Amino acid sequence: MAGDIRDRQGTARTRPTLRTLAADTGFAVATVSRALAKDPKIAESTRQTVAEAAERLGYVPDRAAQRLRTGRTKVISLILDPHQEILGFTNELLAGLTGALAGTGYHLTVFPQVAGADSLAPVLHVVRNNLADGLIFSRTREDDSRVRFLLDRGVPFACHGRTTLSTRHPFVDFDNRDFAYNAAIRLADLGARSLCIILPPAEYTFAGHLHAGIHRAAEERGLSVTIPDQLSIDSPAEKVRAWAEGLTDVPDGFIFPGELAFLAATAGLKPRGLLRGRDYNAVVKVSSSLLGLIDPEVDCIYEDIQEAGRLLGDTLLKALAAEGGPGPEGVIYPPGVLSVK
Amino acid sequence: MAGDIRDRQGTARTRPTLRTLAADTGFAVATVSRALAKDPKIAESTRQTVAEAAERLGYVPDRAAQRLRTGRTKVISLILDPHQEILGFTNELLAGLTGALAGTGYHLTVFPQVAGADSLAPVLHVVRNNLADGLIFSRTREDDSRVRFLLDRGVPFACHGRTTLSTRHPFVDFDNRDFAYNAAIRLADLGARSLCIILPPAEYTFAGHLHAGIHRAAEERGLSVTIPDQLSIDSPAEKVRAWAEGLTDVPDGFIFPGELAFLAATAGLKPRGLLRGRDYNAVVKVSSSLLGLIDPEVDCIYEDIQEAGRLLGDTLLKALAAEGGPGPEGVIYPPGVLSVK
DNA sequence: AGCGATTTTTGTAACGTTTCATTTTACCCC
DNA sequence: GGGGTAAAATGAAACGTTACAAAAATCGCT
Repeated sequence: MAGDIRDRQGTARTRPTLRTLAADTGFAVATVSRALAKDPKIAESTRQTVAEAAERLGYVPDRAAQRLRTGRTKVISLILDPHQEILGFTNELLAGLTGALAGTGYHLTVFPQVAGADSLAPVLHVVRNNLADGLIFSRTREDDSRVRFLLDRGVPFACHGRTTLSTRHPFVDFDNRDFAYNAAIRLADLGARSLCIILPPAEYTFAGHLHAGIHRAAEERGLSVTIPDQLSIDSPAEKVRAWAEGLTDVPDGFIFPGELAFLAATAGLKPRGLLRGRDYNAVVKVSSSLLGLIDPEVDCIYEDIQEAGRLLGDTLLKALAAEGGPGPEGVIYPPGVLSVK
Repeated sequence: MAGDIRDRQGTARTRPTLRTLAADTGFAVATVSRALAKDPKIAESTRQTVAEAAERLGYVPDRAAQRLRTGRTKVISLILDPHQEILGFTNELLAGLTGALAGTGYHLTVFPQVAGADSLAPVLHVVRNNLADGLIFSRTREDDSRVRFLLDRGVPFACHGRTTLSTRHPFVDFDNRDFAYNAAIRLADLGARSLCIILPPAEYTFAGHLHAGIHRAAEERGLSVTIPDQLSIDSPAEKVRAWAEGLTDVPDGFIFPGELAFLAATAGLKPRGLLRGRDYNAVVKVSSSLLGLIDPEVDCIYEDIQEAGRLLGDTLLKALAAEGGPGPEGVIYPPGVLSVK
């Protein structure tokens, strides 16, 4: 019913295949196939004839047949973490990714990372069932079981964030060290002496990068740094707010690697009469123009998630093209300019 | 290498196929196939033997082969609008969708709706290339060309939002009329006399629903309603803010069908010394716990996007199962309870 | 005209599955 | 024991594509 394609008159018409083109042009199926693949061993004139016929008859190759024959799925699979420390993260990432993939013939399928479950599970599923030619995932850990597994199996991938594994592999990462360093310097310039930063959970590699950045600046400028334990950017907003409410020895410089952490902390500090700009300063890593609406004065550094998506797509495509040869370099992208929309 | 196939020797292990199972169990390939499909015409004992062998050898069916043979892709394709009037919309929708699809054997692929382009284009692409068994899309219009096209072709789909077409079709929609009505009543109870609502662009069906809801309440309570033209919830935040800044005869009751509109308007009103709770009241449709952080006092009504995703998935699955028979009813879901996370 | 060397084209065999039409086996009852 | 029937299992043919080996056509040159 659904796949029944009929033309205007209502006569049942089946979609054209290579056989249709072969009949139409008089060439053999094999010739048509190779002509469409732009095989240089096929005469230029033939290629043109075939291309014209394909166009005229509205031929589109059957992915299932190609996939069965070649073993290549022409699919890239994105493992999506429902956990969102960043507002609009998924949307932006997808926009970048689909942009990078447009016109390449690769499709994007999405697999969820179930909340509490093993992060390896969806990767395992995709690989074991041969559901994609390459994978993309985020929230990379220092010693990431997914990276290990995929390297071991020789399956192409690109991850968002770095590992500390010695084997080289494709990744795309925001320069969090640079962010933290510059944020701290800016706070120091504003007169801050004691800094505070909320970090991601320690197992994520970028926790270390943020840590390194802020300490580098602290050393240079002779600042103190406190890092609340029991608290991370993944903590529920309520917990962050409670922490801010109960905070003694309030620091005069905060670094928030995310809008939500900033908002939650502010929600805790404000009722105590503590005001940004007077009692403390803050630098926030943002990935949207949201804060500009709420508090236009707040110091922001922009992480372009859409760019991350684009880079992930490009990097994975390169890895897929490498085919045994040396894969692409990892990419570290710097803070960008926030384009207000 | 990932796709290392060396079946001649028998030494290099390739992934098991039906043939492997047939050889292992002693049954014919056809029998194994039907046993795995739980065909009751196959003896119970045989089914067990085959199932055991499949389990033991780690057999997983080849999707490409199934798809080629049956014509069914076992794929659902989501047309994703990069436009995000709602924060976290994509993430929530995907969470709901993947949840509904989990365990059904259906995969989810994502196709972008390029910003300015014809909204029919991606749908056309999916259908013409037979890339999915069913489609899901949002931002449904009163007279939606996608709905028309898919109905005409008999391709299963579920859309987020209703049309005004007479033909019955599957959809999932938030009860925006109910939202607007209750929001207006609540404002009236707080003493508001003149209401103002920012609507979506007129071509979207839910613009009419919001309109109907607020006017119903206005009639009951004898309130005035103004609707800014030249302005919609899709307008850039900057434009909304400018509008709020220049607003004369400031209404005493606002209805915002989205967090961003509220924040942008507030950003325009606050500098004028106009305060919510004193000079005006507001009811906001939210789909996250964001506002609770920024302004815990603000009156919110919750639209659960994840629930929408779940319902869209379920509805489409029903439509796919209907197979010629009458498809599922449309679903209108009410405002929900915001679970703070 | 004939021979070898290219250049083009082609037949055929898969890839792994499902399904139709048959064949084989098991069972029942006189 | 045999005829008939229901149950169970099977062989073969697709689905649309690519790739291999081999055939056919074309060409240059003696």
